[in-house]
Amino acid sequence: MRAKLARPLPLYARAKQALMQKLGSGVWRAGEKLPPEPALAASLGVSQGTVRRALDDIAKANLIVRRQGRGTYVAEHTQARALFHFFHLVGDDGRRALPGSRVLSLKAGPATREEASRLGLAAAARVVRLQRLRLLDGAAAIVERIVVPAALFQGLDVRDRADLPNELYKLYQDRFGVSVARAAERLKAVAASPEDAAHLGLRSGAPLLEIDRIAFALDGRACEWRVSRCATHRHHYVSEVV
Amino acid sequence: MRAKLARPLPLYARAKQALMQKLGSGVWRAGEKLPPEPALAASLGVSQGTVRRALDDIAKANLIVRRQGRGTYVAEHTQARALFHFFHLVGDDGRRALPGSRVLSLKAGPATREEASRLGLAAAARVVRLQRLRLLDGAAAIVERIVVPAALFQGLDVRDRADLPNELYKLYQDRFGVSVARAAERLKAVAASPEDAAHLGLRSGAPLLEIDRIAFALDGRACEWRVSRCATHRHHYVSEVV
DNA sequence: TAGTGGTCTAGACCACGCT
DNA sequence: GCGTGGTCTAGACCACTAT
Repeated sequence: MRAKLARPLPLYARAKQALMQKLGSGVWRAGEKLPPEPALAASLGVSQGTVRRALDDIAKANLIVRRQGRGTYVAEHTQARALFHFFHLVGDDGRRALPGSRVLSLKAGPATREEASRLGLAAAARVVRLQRLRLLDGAAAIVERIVVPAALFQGLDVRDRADLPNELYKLYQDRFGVSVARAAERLKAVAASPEDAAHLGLRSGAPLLEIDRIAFALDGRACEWRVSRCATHRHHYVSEVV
Repeated sequence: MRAKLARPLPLYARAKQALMQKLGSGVWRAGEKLPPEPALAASLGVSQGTVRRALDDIAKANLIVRRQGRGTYVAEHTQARALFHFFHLVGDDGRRALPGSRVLSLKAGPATREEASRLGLAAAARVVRLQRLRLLDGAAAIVERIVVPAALFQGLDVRDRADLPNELYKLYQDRFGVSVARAAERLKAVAASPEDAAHLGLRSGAPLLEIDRIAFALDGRACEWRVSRCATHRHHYVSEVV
């Protein structure tokens, strides 16, 4: 019996891959303008309609922004994007507010087995670990534990703690050239540990929403593991189902 | 100063609305084949490319299924759809399993103020309430409280409890002509009430993941309010972030 | 072989933003 | 006015399904 032949990807899919490759390799940087559609079409050897389909795909993933009359731009990790795409906690009254941050600890070390596994690293790889306390409406609400590969973020561990911005993804993009493209989250309800409880002003054992997130860069590699334990008395996590 | 003129919707958006209207009004029923693209284009007075764009939009929302060589079909609430689109709890080992169900109570009554508000009903409207216990891998794992407008589901409250299928959305679609098109979920961590704890075999106060869902029918009206309290020792809720 | 959706092209015209 | 992306059309060809 003959094996089924793998059909080649359609042109628009290959055009998309080529454009994604350029985005990931830094040919076009965050905020920069891409060439107009006819130029892209010519350089890729396809029609404008085909390159348009590829661009529409990429725009749907929020990696580029298209504006009629102006052009196509590489998406930036702005506050608005963080708020609406990467931060899903909303006040029970419907208000959204980006939390403030207070760094608790920041240092590098060898990856544990679990960290290496979750980030897709070699066993001996080094990682940088960050712990933060985050405030919603002025009150401590989230304890956050963040682990990133040291190789991608050279020098992150020696930054002054007060120097770390609230929105890390903008820092990753601007200072280290790592653009977070998407993330996968797993949620559980857990009991607050004594340390969680102390940070959040709750009793030990109080229910917390644990958000376990792996963030992926443009090239598809995992670039951050983040576990956030959230007090959800006055806030909730929103999710759309289709 | 002159008011800004509202621009008309593009043709493909109006075509989409017309097609959605036909889907919602039951002109085409679940599982049935739609007319071929050229026929739809002619009946809507647009080109095939335009009707195609509308159909692609609708297919992306999982309301129709397009199959090359066969045609376009109205989506059904199959087990696979329930599992991958409307049930986000996954075993920590990655396995997905649809939970079994045991009905605890089923009866009709006037809506509370909160129920009327969440479902968009008049204050005096009647609702049907259902409580279920759901099993994951054979163990009680979810306590579920469901409220639906009685007007949409005539006679649901007099069904035999054992007659209620595990997958309610298929029942809604097949017996009542109500197709759930999308849903909005809010998640919180809560402490198990004594009743929750008794049903789930946990201690009172144990952390539970509360999923509060409003489901919307094809016409956009709320058709179900469901609150699920889940034990997440061996399972987690998955969410994709872009 | 006929019918269907999927891909790809070429080109016209429109709406928007800038200068 | 010019350059840009957005809409819409017409038509060619391909791939899959059923008969």
